[in-house]
Amino acid sequence: MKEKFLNQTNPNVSVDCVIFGFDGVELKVLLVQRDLQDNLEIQDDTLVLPGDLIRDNEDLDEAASRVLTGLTGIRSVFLEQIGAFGNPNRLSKGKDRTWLEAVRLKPDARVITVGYFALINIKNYKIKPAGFAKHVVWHDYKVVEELGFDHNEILDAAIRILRNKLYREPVGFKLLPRKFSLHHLYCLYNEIMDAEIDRRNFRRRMLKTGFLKETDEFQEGVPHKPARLYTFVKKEFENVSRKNFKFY
Amino acid sequence: MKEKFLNQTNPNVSVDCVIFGFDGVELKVLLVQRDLQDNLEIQDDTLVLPGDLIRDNEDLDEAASRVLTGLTGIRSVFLEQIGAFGNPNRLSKGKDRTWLEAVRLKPDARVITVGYFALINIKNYKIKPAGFAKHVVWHDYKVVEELGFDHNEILDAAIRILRNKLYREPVGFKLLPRKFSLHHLYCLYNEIMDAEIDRRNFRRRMLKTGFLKETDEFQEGVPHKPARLYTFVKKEFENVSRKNFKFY
DNA sequence: CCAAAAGTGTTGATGCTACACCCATGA
DNA sequence: TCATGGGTGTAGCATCAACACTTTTGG
Repeated sequence: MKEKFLNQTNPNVSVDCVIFGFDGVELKVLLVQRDLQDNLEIQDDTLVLPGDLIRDNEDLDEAASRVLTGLTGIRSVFLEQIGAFGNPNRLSKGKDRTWLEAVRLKPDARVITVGYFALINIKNYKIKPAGFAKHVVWHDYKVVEELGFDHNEILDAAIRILRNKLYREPVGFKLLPRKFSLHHLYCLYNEIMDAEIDRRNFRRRMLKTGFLKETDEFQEGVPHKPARLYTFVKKEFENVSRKNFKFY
Repeated sequence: MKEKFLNQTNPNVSVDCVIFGFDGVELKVLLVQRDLQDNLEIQDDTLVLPGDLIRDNEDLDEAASRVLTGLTGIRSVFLEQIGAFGNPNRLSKGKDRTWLEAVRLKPDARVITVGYFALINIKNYKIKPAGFAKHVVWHDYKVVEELGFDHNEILDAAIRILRNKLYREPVGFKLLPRKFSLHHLYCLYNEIMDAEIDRRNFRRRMLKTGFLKETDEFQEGVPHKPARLYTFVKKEFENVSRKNFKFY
């Protein structure tokens, strides 16, 4: 069952998505276990980032969107390019070659991949395993081991960019439900950065940004004083670099 | 005279380099005027970024290096990826198509390009116009008009990244001679950022970083007190993001 | 009443801005 | 001696880190 749309597919360029989620405690990455389709006699439980070759009529961003939507059903989401990865040997590990030969029309073609990273609210979306990847897992970021191809490298680049972004731009909200407590946000920062931030200073600084609007709602069913819930509101954000803004 | 090495060249992936220089007053970009080689009857004075299709055995970084070296003779230099540009219509402007048909083996192939940006010391190197580009110009960044393909977009991305880098990392030095005065560095920052920085505070902050080592040399032949020259020394630079370092 | 987390204030240290002034050199 | 830029110092303000304490809920 090789690729349909063969004439519409560019054999030399692919996209791969690092999709981050946060379950309240741990940072998660969406990984797929690639399968060998027809060749059921071969075992391959290698985990990889979701990705695909691009089609001739689509932009890179669109290709990444397509992969993401196919996997999760999500349409509009925070999705940003990481960069291109083009090591000539990036497909030459043994297991990777086996897989390529089983699945690709031109298994020997050199492929440059463009990495993307996405931030999604893990609770809102149910993963729907689609097409080429039967098994989809939210995997704890901290215990990711060896992935297929050069995907560890892509993941490393993604986390670096995520930390930087979290530090300077209001993006953490994308990983949370629409309404969230400051404690929730605080946990997220503490988990993703590996810093121990002062709880009280964090709260003050966040509120000062003007990006948070308080709602009239509170936590429910907690065995302590329920926290107020906030929403994120976009505010003018001119000259990040000029103002040297920071978020923790 | 179409491409040699046809079987070694990947028709779908190219690199393009934004090469910055600083002449003491203005920020410059290295542009090439593409020519039509055999088709001398057609006029085309469009300026483009230097670039080329990648070869099958080379990494993206290597391809960018090759372009840079071919043009300037420089080997080791600050060269960093900007990202991939893959709009399906990026090659479809009229003049661009004419050029592609004259020069490329597969003029209709879709090409994704990977942008790079380089910082070089403009004075140390003489441009040697090589092969495919007869005319090479140091062009004032501020007055760049419409370039070929999507190269304005790539240039925009590059300047954005340059400003950010300059703000947070010690890279300005790469644009200057090995020994330079603080005034020289100050002019560079003032020009590239569009800020009016306080001269005295700038000096203090720069010196405090520990990246500058004073030499025993001074400016010569200036009609005022000659300034001391400094060199850049690498120092440990751990946790930029943690320390919220800034350079002006 | 207790545990557990929400939420508010304060203080001292640091760093930065916005200045004014003197110095050395060539013409 | 003048013009030009080099080089140093400082006072006040803003910001941030490191703290302790009170409040509100469920059990």
